[in-house]
Amino acid sequence: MSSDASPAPAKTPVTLREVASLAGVSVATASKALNGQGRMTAETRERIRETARRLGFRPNSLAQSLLRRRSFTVGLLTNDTYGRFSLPVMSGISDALVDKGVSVFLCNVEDDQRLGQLHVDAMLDKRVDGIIATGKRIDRHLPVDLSNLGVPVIYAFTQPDPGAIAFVSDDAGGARLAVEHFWRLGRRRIAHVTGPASFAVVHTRAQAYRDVLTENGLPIMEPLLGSWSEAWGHEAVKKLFDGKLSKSGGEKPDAVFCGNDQIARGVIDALRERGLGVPDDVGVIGFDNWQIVAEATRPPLTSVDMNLAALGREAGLTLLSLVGGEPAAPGIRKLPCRLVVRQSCGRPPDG
Amino acid sequence: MSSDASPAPAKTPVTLREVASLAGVSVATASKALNGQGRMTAETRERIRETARRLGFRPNSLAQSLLRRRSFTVGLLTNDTYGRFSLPVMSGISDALVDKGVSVFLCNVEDDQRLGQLHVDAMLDKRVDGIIATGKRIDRHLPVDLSNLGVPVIYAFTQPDPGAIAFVSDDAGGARLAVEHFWRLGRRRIAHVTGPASFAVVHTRAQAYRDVLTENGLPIMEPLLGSWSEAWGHEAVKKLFDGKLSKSGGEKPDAVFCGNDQIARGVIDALRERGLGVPDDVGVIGFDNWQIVAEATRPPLTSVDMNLAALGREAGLTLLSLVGGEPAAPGIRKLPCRLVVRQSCGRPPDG
DNA sequence: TCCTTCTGAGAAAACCTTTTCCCAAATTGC
DNA sequence: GCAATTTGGGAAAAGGTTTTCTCAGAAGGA
Repeated sequence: MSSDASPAPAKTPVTLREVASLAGVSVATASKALNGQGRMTAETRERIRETARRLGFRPNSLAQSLLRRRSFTVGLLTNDTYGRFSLPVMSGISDALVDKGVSVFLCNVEDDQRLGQLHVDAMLDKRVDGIIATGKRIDRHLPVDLSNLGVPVIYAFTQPDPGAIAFVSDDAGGARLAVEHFWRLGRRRIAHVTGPASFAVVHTRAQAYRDVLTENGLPIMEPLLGSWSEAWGHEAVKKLFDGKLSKSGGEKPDAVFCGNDQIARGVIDALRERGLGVPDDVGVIGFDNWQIVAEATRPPLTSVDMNLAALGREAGLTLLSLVGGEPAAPGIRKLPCRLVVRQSCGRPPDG
Repeated sequence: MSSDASPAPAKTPVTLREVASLAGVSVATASKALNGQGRMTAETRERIRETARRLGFRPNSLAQSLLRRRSFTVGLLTNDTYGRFSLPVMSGISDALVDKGVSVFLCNVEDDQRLGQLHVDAMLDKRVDGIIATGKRIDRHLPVDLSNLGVPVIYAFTQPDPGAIAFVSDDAGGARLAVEHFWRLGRRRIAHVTGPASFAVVHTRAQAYRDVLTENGLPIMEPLLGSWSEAWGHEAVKKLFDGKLSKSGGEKPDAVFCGNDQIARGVIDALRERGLGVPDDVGVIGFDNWQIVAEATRPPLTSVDMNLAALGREAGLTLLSLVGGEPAAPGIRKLPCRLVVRQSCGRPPDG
C-alpha cells in the first residue's frame, strides 16, 4: 500500500545483512553483487542491486576502513584560525580530495603544542590515510612533530621538516613578476616597501627585487622594511618622497612594489594625499592579491597572487599519490605566482 | 641494549592483541585492564598497562566506533570558502569539540547541490555522530537537505530548516548596542548607512535603529541602503552631508551607524576628506568588528562584534548534548553581540 | 555412463575492540 | 572439613564488510 519504492528514511542505517536476507542470498554474495565481484547470474546480481537500492543501502565506511586499512580520510593541521592565507590552501586541498571520496579532518592547533599533540593523536587513532600541514606563515613550524608518524605527510605553505615534501609559493618569482612588469611599463626608479625583517619572505622578495633591478641596470633603492600595515605604507611614502634619498641620487620613485596589499593601500592613500597621481606619477603593485583590499583601493590595485588554492590542490593530489604507494622525492616545490593586473600601474605592456 | 623504554615508532600501529600476548594475557583481559574495567590483581593491570605504554599502543578508533555505534566525529558543512564569518564559527565549533575527543570533518559545499549531496552522503557513510551547518549568510539555506538524516543537526549562522535548532547572532541587539552607545555619548542626530535590501540583517538592524531612536525621542533619518563596500560609505557621506536631508530638517548627522566595517571605513575616510573630524564632529560605529579593518581606520573603529566564536562553541556543545541523547527544544537561539569600543565615537560613556 | 570442468553461491576468516557471560581456583563462613 | 562465595581471568559474540576457500550441482567430453 505504501510507497515502498521510495528510499528508506534511514532512521537506522540498513546493513548488508538486511539486503542479503531480503534478496534471499548470503552476505557474501550480496557484497560481491554490489561491488561487481564474484560470479553469479545477471539476474541474481540485479535482484540484489535492486534490493539495495530500494532499502537505501550504503555500506558502513567504518567497517570497510577497518578491513582495508584505509579510511579515506586525511587530517589537515593548521595554526591559522582566521587567516586569509591558509583558507584558500585548505579549500584547494578539500577540492582535490572530495572527488576521490576522501574527507578532511580540520584541526586547528593554534600555537599550542599540547593541542597539536592532541589533534595528531586523534587523527592517528582515527586512522587517517595521511596528513597535510599548513599554517599562517611559510617560515614557521607548526607546534607538532610530524616525523615518523607511519602515515604520509605533506607540508603546504608552512615550514617543512627536513626530508619532507612541501609546497610553497615562489615568492622570488612573484617579486620578479611585479618588478619586471614595472620595467616593461617603462618605470625606472622602482622602490620596495615591505614587512618586518623577521619574515623570511621579506628577504626573498627583496633579493629578487634587487636582482631584477641589477639585471636591467636600474638603480637600487634599498628596500624599506617595516610592518605589514597601512600605517607603514603611509610612513614609507614620507620617507621615500620627503627625504633626500641617500646615495641613490635624490630622484623620487616612479614605482613602488609593496610587500602586501595593506601596505600598498597605505602607499596609494598617502600618494594621493600629497597630490601624486596613481598610476600616472607613481605605479604601485601589491602582494597577496587580497581581493577585498585590492579592489577597494582607488585605483584598484595590481597585485601578485600566490595561487594558494592551486597550491593546496597540488598538495592534496600529491598526498593521495603517496597514500597510493607511489614514491615521491622529498624537497620543496615552489609553485609560480601570477600577476593580477588592475589599474594601479598604468596600461598593460601590450596595450 | 637498545632503548626499549622509548615509545615505538609505530610504523604499523600496534594492536591490543600484541599487547595482550606480550603481557601474557588474553585480549579481553588486556582491554579491561586498559579501560579500568573488570577485576584483576593490581599487579596484572599494571603489567598490562606498562606493556601497552612501552609498545605505544593506541586503540583503533575505527574498531571502537564500529562497536559503539558512535564515531566521535561530526561533519561541518559550509558554503563559505573564504569568508571571515564562518571561520570564527568553525573555530569555535572545533574548540568546543576537541576537548571531548571529537574530530570535525570540514566540508565546503560551495553553492553546489551535487557537491552538497556528495558531502552529506560521505559524512553519513562515515557515521558522523552529528552535523553542523554554517554558511556565509544568515538568511540563506545551504544547498542541501538535512531533514530526516538520522543524526542530529544544528544550524549555526545560516538559515535553518523549520523545526530545527539554530544559533544566530542577535543583530537587532547588536544594532541597539551601537545606537544606544551614541545616545549615551550625547549624539542626537544619528544616521544609519548599511548594505543592500536583499540581506535580511539590513532590515533587522535598521528596525532596531529606528526603535532606539523612537524610544528616545530622536529624529529618524531614513536608513541609507547600498552595498557592503567602502565606496558606498564614501557615497553615503555625500548624500548625508551635501543634500538637504528631506523632512528630517536639514541638520547634519553627528553620528553614523554603519552596517559593516568596510562601509564605516569609507565613511570615515570621506568625512576626513571633507574636513569633518572623527570622533569630534561625527561619531562612527561599524559592524562585524573585522579587526584588520577596524584597526586600520584612523581613528580606530568602534564596532559591533557578533561573538561568532562563542556562537560556534555553543552550537558544538549543543550538538554534543543532542548526540548524548539529551532532548533540546527546536527554535532559533539568538546570541548577544558586544560593542568593541575604540576611538571613532568619542570618550566612553563612563569616562 | 562415468569422469572432468565449470558455474553459482555460501561459509568462514579477517579487521580490532568491547562486553557479557562463564569457569576454575582460592577464600570465607560455619 | 565442606559448602558458599569471591576472585582472577578467559572464551566468544558483536559490530559490518570483504575476500578467500570450499562445495554442490550442472554441463561437457569420452
